[in-house]
Amino acid sequence: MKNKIICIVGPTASGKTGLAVELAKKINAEIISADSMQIYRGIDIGTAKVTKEEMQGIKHHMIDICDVSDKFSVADFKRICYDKIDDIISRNKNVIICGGTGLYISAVVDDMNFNEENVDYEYRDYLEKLAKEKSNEYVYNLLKEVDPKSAEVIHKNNLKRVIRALEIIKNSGESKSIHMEKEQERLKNKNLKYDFLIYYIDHDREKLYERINERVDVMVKDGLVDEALKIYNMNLSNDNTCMQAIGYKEFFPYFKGEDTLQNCILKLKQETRRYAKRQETWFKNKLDIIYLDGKKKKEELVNDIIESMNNN
RNA sequence: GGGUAGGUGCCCGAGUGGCUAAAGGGGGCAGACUGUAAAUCUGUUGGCUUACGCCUACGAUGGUUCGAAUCCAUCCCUGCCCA
Repeated sequence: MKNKIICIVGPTASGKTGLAVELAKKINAEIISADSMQIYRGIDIGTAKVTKEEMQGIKHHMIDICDVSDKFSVADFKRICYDKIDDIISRNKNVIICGGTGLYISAVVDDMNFNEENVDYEYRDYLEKLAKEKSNEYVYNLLKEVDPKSAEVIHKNNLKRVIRALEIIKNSGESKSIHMEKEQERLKNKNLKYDFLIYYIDHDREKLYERINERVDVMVKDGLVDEALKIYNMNLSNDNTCMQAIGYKEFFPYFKGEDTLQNCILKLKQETRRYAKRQETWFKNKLDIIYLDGKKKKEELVNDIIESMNNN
């Protein structure tokens, strides 16, 4: 019988962290974070990273494993994550994967196939410059020539994806569309090492937005602005991952004297709400999830999960 | 009190007689997603209807006109300037 691995997912501020810890205590588990930003050291408040106290002695993995200037990607995540899972299981403990980064969850749960030859940051830079000099459409047309099938599915304005598709075909000789077809095929008869049970914490939209707004206020009280200022003063270039994190760049206009703190906080709340919506779309449409009623207390949800684990 | 610029859809804002349910932007809503994913991108956005279409809408009222957000009159409101 395969080991069951619990995944706790949901939009930001839905209560994943607390629930995971509560469950871990009950089922003797360790937690693997599936969060693209909590990977980085130095961005804590804004990423709502678990604190020592919140961990309550439960071992957490995949947190603070990179410097803010390090490059990290889904492929890295998936690889390390599987190592961690194997390790934890070998020690006869349960695994809980907890996080809000949809792609990371999918990578693990679908055992996505990444292959090293596929990346070429130089070529990426080159194409980016090309797009700037000529136009997005120009680069898109390059893709149309070498991989028309992918071009059909990728919007011409989505430069990142257009470039990625070009990168794949240049470095592996195989088009992205073919790669994806193979993946689809593989997914159909996938035989995974583990059984993943994905629990989604569901809240009414209105309620969730309320929680988000409140949490941002708490973050600010806890010193978010100082943390953001630290990042601001590092003068990192925009292609550093933490520059994308919600909760930092939103304060830059304030630091530059271009906007009030009040407005920046409003903006931060808004960006967080939008992000939550995107997460919701991913989880509901891409994953086979089991709904958890966000209105219930943690303790009740823990029981719900344990009960459903035994039925699955 | 006098002068002047204006009042447009959830918000900002373009529009000076028919091609206007009204450019553009913001916001909202929905969606896509296999190597920076808290990123990136797309669609949609007055109401009713399956649709043809109908209704409501450019401060208010009345008028000119085959036809008005656009022209005229009066009124109300806002900004600025002079007293």
